[in-house]
Amino acid sequence: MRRLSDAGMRVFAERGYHQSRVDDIVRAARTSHGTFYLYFANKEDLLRALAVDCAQEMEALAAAVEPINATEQGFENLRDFLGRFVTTYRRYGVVIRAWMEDQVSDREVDRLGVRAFTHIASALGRRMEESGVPEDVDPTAAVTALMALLERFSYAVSSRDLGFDDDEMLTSLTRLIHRGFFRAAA
Amino acid sequence: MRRLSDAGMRVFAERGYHQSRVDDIVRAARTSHGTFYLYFANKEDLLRALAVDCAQEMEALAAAVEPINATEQGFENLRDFLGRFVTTYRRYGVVIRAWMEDQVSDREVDRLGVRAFTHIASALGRRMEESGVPEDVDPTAAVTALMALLERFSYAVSSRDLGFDDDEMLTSLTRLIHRGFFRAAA
Amino acid sequence: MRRLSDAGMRVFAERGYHQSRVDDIVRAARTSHGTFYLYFANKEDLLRALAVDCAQEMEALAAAVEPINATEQGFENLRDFLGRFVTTYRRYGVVIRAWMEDQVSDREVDRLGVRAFTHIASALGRRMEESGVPEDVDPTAAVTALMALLERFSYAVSSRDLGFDDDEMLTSLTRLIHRGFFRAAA
Amino acid sequence: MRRLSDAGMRVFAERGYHQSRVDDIVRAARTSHGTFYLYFANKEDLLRALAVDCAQEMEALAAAVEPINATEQGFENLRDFLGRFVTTYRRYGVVIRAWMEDQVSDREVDRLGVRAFTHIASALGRRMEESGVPEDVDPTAAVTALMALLERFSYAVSSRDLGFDDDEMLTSLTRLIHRGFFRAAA
DNA sequence: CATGAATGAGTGTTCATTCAT
DNA sequence: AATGAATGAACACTCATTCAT
Repeated sequence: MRRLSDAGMRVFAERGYHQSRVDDIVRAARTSHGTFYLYFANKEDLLRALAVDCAQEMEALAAAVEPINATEQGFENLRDFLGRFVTTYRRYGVVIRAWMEDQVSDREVDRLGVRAFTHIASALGRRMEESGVPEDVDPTAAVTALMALLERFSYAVSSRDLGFDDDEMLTSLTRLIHRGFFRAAA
Repeated sequence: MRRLSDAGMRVFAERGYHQSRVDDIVRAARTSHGTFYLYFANKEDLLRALAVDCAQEMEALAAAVEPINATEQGFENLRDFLGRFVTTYRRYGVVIRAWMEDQVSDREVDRLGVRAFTHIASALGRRMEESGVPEDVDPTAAVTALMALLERFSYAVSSRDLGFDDDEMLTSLTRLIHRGFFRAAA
Repeated sequence: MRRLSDAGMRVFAERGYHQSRVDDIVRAARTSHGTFYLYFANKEDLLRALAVDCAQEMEALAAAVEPINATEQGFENLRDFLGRFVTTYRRYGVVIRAWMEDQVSDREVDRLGVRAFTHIASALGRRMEESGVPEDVDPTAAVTALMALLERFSYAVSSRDLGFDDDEMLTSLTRLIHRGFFRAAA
Repeated sequence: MRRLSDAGMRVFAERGYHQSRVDDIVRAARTSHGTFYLYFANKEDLLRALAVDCAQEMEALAAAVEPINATEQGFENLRDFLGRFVTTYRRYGVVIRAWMEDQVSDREVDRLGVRAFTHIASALGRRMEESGVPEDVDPTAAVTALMALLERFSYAVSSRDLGFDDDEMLTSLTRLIHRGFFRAAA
């Protein structure tokens, strides 16, 4: 079962959810079709299972957001969060994209995605408020923008081989976000 | 042919590229399957045609980016650009997403997308340089982040019914970007 | 479409509904799978279509039942009816059996079968009343028995190669039924 | 093994032979797939085993048919036989139907069915001869009709919830058959 | 004796594409 | 140019059967 969901993640990541054939997954897991349907009701069910895992990690992430203020510590906290977000995204990218664009008819997958992102959005929103958001920016717009930036930037660095690993990029991203969204009041 | 590509855009937008059936498009255009294949080699070819249009508009957009500096005019120029970008995205969203995530095997579609986005990215990058980017931020990271923000925010406001029309959100977005990416040197 | 439903009837008759593969039908009709699904939503839908035809013929049969009394004419009327019933059964046997035993989840097929048989049963019931049923026999039991005899006898003569064609058997059956169910009061 | 064949009978009765999954049977018997194939070569083999039991009971029934003449005792004998037949049918209906319509490729099942029914048919045939069949009815037709009536009527009362238990129906059926098939000479 | 995870051939169904009219 | 009936390769999913434990 683990072999199958791992294979699923790999194959989904490679070809995208809809382009992935059950046969591909089964072959990647070195099992049979029968085994696949022993553990998952259907292809969508596998995505749902992955979505559950992903949502869990995302919500753990949301719960662990430390205060992000103008201090050095605040910067480090943001950096930590961003690093962990990108790492998680690297693993679960396909799932996240599957729920962002609603490629899947299953409402459950959607629900999980919305919930996970809402958790993160509100955690970040709270930190923004604490740090004092500028009054001339609509808070909804700010959170939307931040989430958009987060999600898409993660995609960009995880799909192309931008050398994200050397932390240079993470630091730059942290600076941009820290300045643009959190130190505004400073 | 125009009827077909219009229908294609509508249907793609509604269901996504891969979920769209040639039959849906043909029915939306009130034509026959035969006619479809008279004008397009296959389904992907229609997407390619739409991608050409989209790339054209995007490159026009890139060419028209006015200086974005700390002045009131710079702010207005950015605001103009963002508004036009979101509007274009609203129309061509599916196409753009089809090339961002490479949902399509056709290399041509990819090429068009990369080129269009590169044009915009470099136009913005040049404006950022002019406005004086902070030295502690990697330029590539900054451009990547800005493009990510742009693309995904546009998606967010065009898919959900965030009342983007009242310009409130556009103004907020402009402020965030102006502050975060362009006024850094100020 | 006619070719397909004819082929369907042949194949169903040969192997039974559930044992018939769409592929068998398609091959028998010398067409392709695609064509099958062009005219029928699925395998069950073909059965439903056949059931509609069958029900129609059965109800026509029911409507045409002439008085069955102790006279020579009554005997002839019964004989006519029985002959026509057996003939119809010969053509539609599979369909009828599919609805008698509810081999099919489709409620519509059931409904058609129940309705058709009810029509015949009540037509015959009415004729039995006219001819004066014996008071010591429950009318429901009589009709049930008659329908049972009709249905199963038809099956017996249509499946095995009992030489039913020489009318000998039809005459015998008519005599038995005339005597047992209709001349009781005489 | 007993648990399995009992479960088989129950499941077959509920869903019909072809619609029954080995898994259903195994679950109903609270055993495992492995155990099933320990006792039966395959699904059909279970049906064959049940058919053996059924054929045995049917032949016992055939052997015990008492004279059916115009006397009160003859009537009672017929009534007894019919009651027992219906009871047996109630238990083994699925098996019987499986062999009547040849739903099963196994020739053995067929053979058992034909033999059992032939036994009953000839026992009844002999009784009919004794009671003096009318000369204008073909004996084969008469026996065929009687068997048809028997089989299908039993099915009707065992599947639908016709209140057969109150013996009313059994009495009516007995009267019809006694009159129609056995008292003809009277 | 018993288990149940694993198998894979087989089946229903979809849909992009073709081509005779 | 336009049509739409026909095609068949491709795919998701099922289930009888096996076999290592």
